[in-house]
Amino acid sequence: MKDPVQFLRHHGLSVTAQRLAVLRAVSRRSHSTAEVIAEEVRSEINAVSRQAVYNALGTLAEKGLIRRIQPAGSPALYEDRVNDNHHHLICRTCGKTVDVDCAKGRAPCLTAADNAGFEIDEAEVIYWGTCPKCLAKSARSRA
Amino acid sequence: MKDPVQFLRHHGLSVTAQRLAVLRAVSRRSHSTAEVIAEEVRSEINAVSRQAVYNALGTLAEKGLIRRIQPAGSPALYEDRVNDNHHHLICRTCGKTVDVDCAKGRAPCLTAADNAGFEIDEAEVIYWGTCPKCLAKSARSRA
DNA sequence: ATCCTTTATTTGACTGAGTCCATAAATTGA
DNA sequence: TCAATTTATGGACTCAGTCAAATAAAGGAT
Repeated sequence: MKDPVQFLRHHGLSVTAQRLAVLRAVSRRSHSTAEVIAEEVRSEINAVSRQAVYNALGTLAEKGLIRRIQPAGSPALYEDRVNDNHHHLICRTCGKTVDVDCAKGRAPCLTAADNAGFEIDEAEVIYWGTCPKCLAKSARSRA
Repeated sequence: MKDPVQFLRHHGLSVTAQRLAVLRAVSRRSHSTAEVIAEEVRSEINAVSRQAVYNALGTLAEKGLIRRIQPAGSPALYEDRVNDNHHHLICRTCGKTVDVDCAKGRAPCLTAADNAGFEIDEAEVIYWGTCPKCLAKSARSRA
């Protein structure tokens, strides 16, 4: 099921140039916004509408081929690493986003101390901090 | 330092009717949006501008008197429970948000498997799921 | 290969949440 | 009490994303 064409068919979705290009764009530039992906797609196929990009990102995320993350204060980001319970580390200064594996292995992340009767299906973890580059920069400016 | 007036003074902030009312509104209705808080404030003091509400929420959050959370697909929410490393459980269906204590006690939440050279200052955890009410509703409609 | 139905894409208007900026008002501290 | 500073107001504006109607492309049956 790694072939995107198969994947789309398998989910009853038509195979379109836009969807395939969006998929490739997400793989090429992980953690980028719809806007960036749209540009990337345009450099590959001649043109896409913004709406088509949003549609593609939306349905692909829904079907589980890509993942959408929506960090505070940033437009949504998309990545193709999926189904592996990993988390993100985001720089407060420059927004740089990197993957981190789940600290606790499999999926005990899903465990909350008290679930308040909720049925929990995902634990989203975002680590906020400062990336090495921005750390260096601020050290320099403080000197 | 529990008196908000003292708190504001202590941080070199002027004590204004708007700020105090915003503070009270956040305490009264935890996990509400700027919009809801603005209405709440208006019911107390006669009028506030949207901007004043955003300003107050912003500076109060910055000084650590309130906390801002920004869940995916929702406007920012504010709460007055602060400095206790708790997390949130959000219903995907109705958006209901409840507090959960950190599963691991103190603050080991701050530990990522690999920090990639970042200096981490916060681990934000959001548990996504379905609240009891929405679970019941969907069980009924499936019957 | 062609036609027909379904599914996607385009275009352009529109919304919600939040910010910017210049002016007016309130707060502070001398 | 008065100037200096800090906030608040009002209104325009931006950004990210959605809606909806019309058009075009895919997929299936013939």
